[in-house]
Amino acid sequence: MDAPLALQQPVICIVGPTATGKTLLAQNLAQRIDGEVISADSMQIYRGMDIGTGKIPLDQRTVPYHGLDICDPGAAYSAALFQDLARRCFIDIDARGKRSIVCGGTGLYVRAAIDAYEFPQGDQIENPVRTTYARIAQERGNLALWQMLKAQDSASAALIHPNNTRRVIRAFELIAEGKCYAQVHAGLSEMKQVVPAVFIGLSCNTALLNQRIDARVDTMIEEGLVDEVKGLLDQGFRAGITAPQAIGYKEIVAALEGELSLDEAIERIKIATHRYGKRQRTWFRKDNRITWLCADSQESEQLMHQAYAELLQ
RNA sequence: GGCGACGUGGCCAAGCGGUAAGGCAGGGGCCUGCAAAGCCCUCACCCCCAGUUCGAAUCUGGGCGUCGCCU
Repeated sequence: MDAPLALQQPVICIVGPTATGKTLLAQNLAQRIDGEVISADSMQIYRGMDIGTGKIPLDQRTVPYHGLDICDPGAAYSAALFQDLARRCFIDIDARGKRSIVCGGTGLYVRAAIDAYEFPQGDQIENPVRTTYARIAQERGNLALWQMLKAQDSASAALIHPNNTRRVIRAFELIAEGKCYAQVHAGLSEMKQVVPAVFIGLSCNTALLNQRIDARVDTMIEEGLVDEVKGLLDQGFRAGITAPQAIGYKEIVAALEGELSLDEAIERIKIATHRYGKRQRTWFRKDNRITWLCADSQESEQLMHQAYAELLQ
């Protein structure tokens, strides 16, 4: 899985925070250079989660898309599965003489697709180890669980904050597979790219971006986000482990259950999205392979020409 | 006009003489199979002025402002 992928043409990755116009740019670019879009978005993966994830509507898609609507919200998905999907797309699209354009805000997914991210084989998201240790954390507390890890694998424990229970549990999962979190982690200091790719990042002034996010959330509500969520609930949405955590969905569920007013829910969606954007900025900022374009003006045409110019260099 | 209450960071809010809790928002950062998740770090000199005091956000006087009630 670590072997470099030989492609005729490098993959183009369009990344950046939410609401900067990645989707439109990707499609415009794909149209112009005979490309296909691979969405690297952990939530657009799910069927039926359309409005709240900002998924491009079916009737507006002018190029082939991959990575959308491939999983039911009640089922589990993971970065490992996405890696596999993306790599297969790259090979297939390239073989047909077309261009792969990765478009997405989920930094982990983009890196899993392009870089040497080694995930153990198999689909074991809801494995028994995870369940067991999650219960221990709940019953005895974060610190107690972390101390258990420290006793078994002090090197890994040293790298993980005691409150970061997710990571602590992951370390136990690796132990169960005969691996060591610290050891895996040590091999990650530099980015090892295994897929030829160029990176375009869309950036936007924070205050402006947050304003844009707020407007976008209001639009989602107008477009029927609440009904979308109601429909999902009828289909067993709650059974999912990832999908129900999506911004815009968990808040509406809370409102439908009477825990919040709709206005409060909307406000929370806006705030959560601002914070999400901040985390995305932090994630992509440190990747110096990215060429950043200013997306303040959201003129997609203009952005595309800039991106195109960048790519020709 | 009278009476009463209040005035602490962007918001909410503790403190009631000993050198500014906490929450939210904001900012910075981490991240190798749940990632739109999870986690860490960070942010004030207390409306203004004059006093009392070794020392005041905390007490006194005045000013300004806000809110409530009354005429």
